[in-house]
This record gives sequence, structure tokens and C-alpha cells, in this order.
Amino acid sequence: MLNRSTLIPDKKSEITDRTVGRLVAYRRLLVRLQDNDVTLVSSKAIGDMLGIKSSQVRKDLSYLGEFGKRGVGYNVGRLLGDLTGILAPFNPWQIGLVGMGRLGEALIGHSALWGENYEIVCAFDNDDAKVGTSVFGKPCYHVNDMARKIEEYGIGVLIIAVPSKVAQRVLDLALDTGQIIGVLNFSAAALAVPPEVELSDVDISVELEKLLFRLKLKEQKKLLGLVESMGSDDY
Amino acid sequence: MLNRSTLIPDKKSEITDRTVGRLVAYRRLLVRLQDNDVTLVSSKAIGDMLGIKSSQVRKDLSYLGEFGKRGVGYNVGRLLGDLTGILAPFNPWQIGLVGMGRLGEALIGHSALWGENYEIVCAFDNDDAKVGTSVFGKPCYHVNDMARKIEEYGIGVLIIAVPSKVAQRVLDLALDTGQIIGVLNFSAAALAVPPEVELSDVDISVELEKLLFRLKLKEQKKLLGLVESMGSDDY
DNA sequence: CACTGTGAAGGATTTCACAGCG
DNA sequence: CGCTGTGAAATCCTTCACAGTG
Repeated sequence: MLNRSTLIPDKKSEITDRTVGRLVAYRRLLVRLQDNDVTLVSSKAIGDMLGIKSSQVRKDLSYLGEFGKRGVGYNVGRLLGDLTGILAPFNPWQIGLVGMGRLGEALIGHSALWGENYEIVCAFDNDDAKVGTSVFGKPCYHVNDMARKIEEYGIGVLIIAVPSKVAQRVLDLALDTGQIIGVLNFSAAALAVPPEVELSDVDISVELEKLLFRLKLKEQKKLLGLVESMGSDDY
Repeated sequence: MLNRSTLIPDKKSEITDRTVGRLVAYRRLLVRLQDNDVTLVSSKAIGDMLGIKSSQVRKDLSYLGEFGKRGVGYNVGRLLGDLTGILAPFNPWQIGLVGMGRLGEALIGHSALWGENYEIVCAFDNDDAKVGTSVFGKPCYHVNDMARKIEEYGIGVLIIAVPSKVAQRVLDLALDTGQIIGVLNFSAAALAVPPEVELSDVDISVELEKLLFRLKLKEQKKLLGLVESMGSDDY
């Protein structure tokens, strides 16, 4: 169960969520490089391709050990293997998808969510038209059967893709099993989970509004700059 | 065009992206409170409902002005109005959706992306079966017509929901119009945009992998703790 | 020589702690 | 008295700068 290659190095305590996000991106890039028969890459090259400073890349990788050769760079295959091992779970995760609406379907079909290391094993919905069907080979069960199916499938992680009004209620049904340890929440609800459960929120409309606000700030700066350049003092 | 109520206060320069994200959440919460006829709320109450420290709530709001009454709290209606004004754009944004796959459809149907202040006006795809159709009332055009339609509709913001292999190519077609100032990228590609264009990435699989890695770290800590509690020293 | 690995500096964000006020 | 608003402290994250090395 605990095999050496996937163990996270001792400095692990310093690996933050932000670093992990970048590690995932590095790994994706390395896969592409390997496909293109690139065998060597520098932190500068990685950074340029991802829009990150090279020092950030080196710092991130340094948390995991010493992978590079000074004066040379990183061996693509070796680094890819090491990153893959570090990111890989000890055992594959079984994931349940709650909510088979448009977003749920999009997620279940999302190729990036079909890995060797984790798998959406089934979905849940309260719409009788969907219950009993299969989407991309994943069966859809009624929300009322969730607790039972979570145990049957050994599901430890849930993806929540239901309307925010019902998100907490439906989640609580699942938490009652005591078997859920991680939740990825796509609803706009601020979900409550016990402290031992990891919760992560992806709020699509917040992301859009953040972007639009940045644009507004820029617009305002431009407009105010204009006013100032007309020199109110001089009039 | 520049109306007073939507102007961002002078301290605006301190408003960070993170703060904006929380402001959006505060506004959503306030709408709910107002619907439930709550008229008064404290920073502590807001924080508790959203899983945030009350000091964070107060600091965020303080960037925008003084909205609360000491010893009392915040007036829900007043604060809601102020936040709405500050977050509202000077003019509604016209948004184009690139990619009408499952994720694109989910986004176009996502109720949260239909606001008074922004609207997805149309979609683009390269699949002839989709071009010419309408989804949720939004017409779908061919990617080759994108530049023309961006100008026709006055689109300033794009949502990218195409496979990462083609994302940059398709985006470049749009950027050539010189009219795009913001891009919300759902693909896994690290997109390049000119410095005057705001880019924001929402990477669904990175979010999932980050969560799974946190779970792995916890698991490892537990396992190592177990080893330690067996007290190798004592044997 | 070119690049990594990393302490130390610099920035950014959160939290504290308390003065100030209704 | 209770809660806001805010400097100051603490924490977290990124960038710099350079010693170290193949």
C-alpha cells in the first residue's frame, strides 16, 4: 500500500496548495514535451511556457528533492516520472458525482477527469428521467440511494454539481456515511463540512465577476487618468 | 456613462482579486438574507456563514467605505446596494462563448452567468452540426465568422471552452480584432495574450488534483504518525 | 559556463488587538 | 456595551541574488 515511489518527501509540510497547482501544470507540460521528443528542459523554459518566473519553478521543484543538473536543466522523462509519483495517490480514488444536470454531464465527460489515479464511478440525481440511465458508461442512481452506493463503490470523494439551494441537504446525506473525506463543490453554496473533510470550491460565476471587476478597475483608471490629464487645476 | 453610484472608491487600488472574490460572495449572501427579511447583520455573522474570519470581512468592506454602524452591524439593504453598485460595470459586458461542447453548453445554461450586468450573447464552434443552431436562445456561429461577429455584437470578453490543443489558435483569431479585453479560460492550455488583455484561468482538473493531493498528504501524515506512535525508539 | 538549489529579501494577505463610536 | 474600522503584527508567497556544481 505504501510504496516508496509515491511517498511525498519530508519537506512535504512546505508544499502548499498553490505549489501543488503548479506541479500539476508542470506535469501536464512535461507530458507534452515528452510527446514531442524533448528530453531536456530548463526552469526558464518551463516558466516561459506557463507564464511563471523561473525562480518559482525551481522553488516549487526544490520542495520535492533535487531533480535538476546544474548547468544543464531537468531531464524531462525523469522529472515527469518523479512528479507523477508524487502526485499519484496511494490508492486510486473512487469519486461520486452529485447532480447530472448540464454541468454534471460536462464534468463526467471531461476527459481530464478520467485518470488512472481517480475515476468518477457513478452519478446521483433526483430526476427520475435520469435515474437508471448511464452517461459515458457511468450509471446514475437516485439521490436517495446515495449512502448505500457510496458504501458499495467505496466512494471517498464527491463532486457537487447541484443547484446551490439543495447542495447542503444533499451533501449531508452523503456525509452521514462517514466515508466521505473530500468534496469538490461547483455550486455557489458555502457548504459546511466537518473539520476532517477537505472542501474545495470552484465558483464559476465568481471567477467571471472577478475578471469583469478587474476590467472595470482598468476602465476607471483610464477614465480618471483622462480627467487628470485634462488638468482640473488649470481650469 | 460614468455614474456616481458605480464608481469604485479611491482606496480602490487596495482592492485585490481575492477581496473581490469575497465581495461577490458577500453580495450573494446579502441577497439571500434580504429574501429572508433579515435587515441587520454583523461581520461575525457574515464570516460564520461563509467560513471566513470576521476581521477579514471588515477589512474587505473597509476598502469600499464605511458601511456599518459601530455597536450594531451592517444594514443588509444598504450594504447590498453599495456592493451591487461597486461590482456593477459601467456598461453591461457582451460576452462570447467559444466552444459549444458539453462544457460550453453547461456554461451557457448556467443561471449564474445570466446577469443584468453581463450576458453571453452568442457562441462559436467549428462543428457544422452546431453552427446555425441556438442554445438557450443564443445563436451559434462558425469559428471562422468570429472576428466579424465580435465586431457586430460588440463583444469584449470571451469564455474559452474548447479543447486545449486548439485554444490558442482559436483565441488568436479573436484577438486579431483588437476588441477583446478579457478572457476567461476553462481549457487546460496556458494561453498567451497581449499584456493589455486580462486573462483568468479556471482549471477544473487542477482543482480536483489539488484536493486529491491534500487528501494524500493527510493520509501519509496519518500513516507516518501511526509508525511513530508504534515508537521505534521503544522497541 | 549555464544552470540549479536556496537562504534572505521583499510583497502580499490575513489576523490581531484595540481605539472609537452609536 | 457591542461591534465597526484600522494600524500593526504575523503569516504566507514570490522574487532576488548568488553560491555551488556538473
